[in-house]
Amino acid sequence: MPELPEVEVTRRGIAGPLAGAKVHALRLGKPLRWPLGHDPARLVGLTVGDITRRGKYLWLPLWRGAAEAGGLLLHLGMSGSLAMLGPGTAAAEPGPHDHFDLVTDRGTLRLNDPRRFGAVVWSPSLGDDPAAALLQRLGPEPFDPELTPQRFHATLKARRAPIKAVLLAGDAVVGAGNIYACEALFQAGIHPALRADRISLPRADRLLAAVRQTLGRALALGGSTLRDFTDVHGASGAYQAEAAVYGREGQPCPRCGAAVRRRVMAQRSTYFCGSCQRR
DNA sequence: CTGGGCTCCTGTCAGC
DNA sequence: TGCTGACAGGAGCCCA
Repeated sequence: MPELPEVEVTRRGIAGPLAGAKVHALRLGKPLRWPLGHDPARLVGLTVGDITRRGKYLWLPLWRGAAEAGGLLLHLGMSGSLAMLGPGTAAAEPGPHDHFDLVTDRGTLRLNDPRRFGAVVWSPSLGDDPAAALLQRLGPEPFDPELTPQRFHATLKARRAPIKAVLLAGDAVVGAGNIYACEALFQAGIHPALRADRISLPRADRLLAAVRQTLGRALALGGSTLRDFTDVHGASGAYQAEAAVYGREGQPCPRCGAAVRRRVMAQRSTYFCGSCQRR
């Protein structure tokens, strides 16, 4: 479900309400992707710090007084979403897909994740495992000014896989999942099956700009809601209505009118215009 | 090392 | 109506 825009929308929704919140309890439902790796009781009394994002991961630092005691690394997987409940009203009973509650004096942070590909993992710090090991493999953030077209192009030059697969792998730039990878490739006029190392510097420049434009636009629209993504207040995203190709097999390409095609690449449905997007 | 395929899990929807 | 298969926003892991 959630790609970078959805995760960032989520972060912005919870960061304010949770800043300085004191942990009262932690409740776990069914197992998620990995075990928490810590005794939930040991989190009681800790204070939530400044929530940050890296790729599609969220980091909730937890402080004991003036010292960072560790934190929780969260991933929403394919079907996860976070909601803030209360604190005025008593938090509703967790439903069958509510697998994590962080109960604080400012309300309850609740993770709903039907498919349970998401994760909540304790880590002593961002620099220690398991967080460090998980974040280590991530490429640069899309809006990092140090990610220049030259650097982006150099990463692509080292990869022989199709550009669509390389975007999904996230080592040239993080944040684009299946929707935004399709959309960015369309906007850049690049065929998804083109080998990454065959992309020229000018085209890499255009692709990086397209990734940034696509992610930025989606963020401004509150993300995409295909079936069930909502922000922490339950509001849907609006980007999906602007998608040029994603989910639009058979419909006319907005640029040339040819039918949008769908093809499975890297185990994912890939939507593209066969005449606008060149190899 | 790389690329490609598999896998985790549940829900929904189209088609028969 | 009920069953079956395809498919869904991710990404770590394993193998060739």
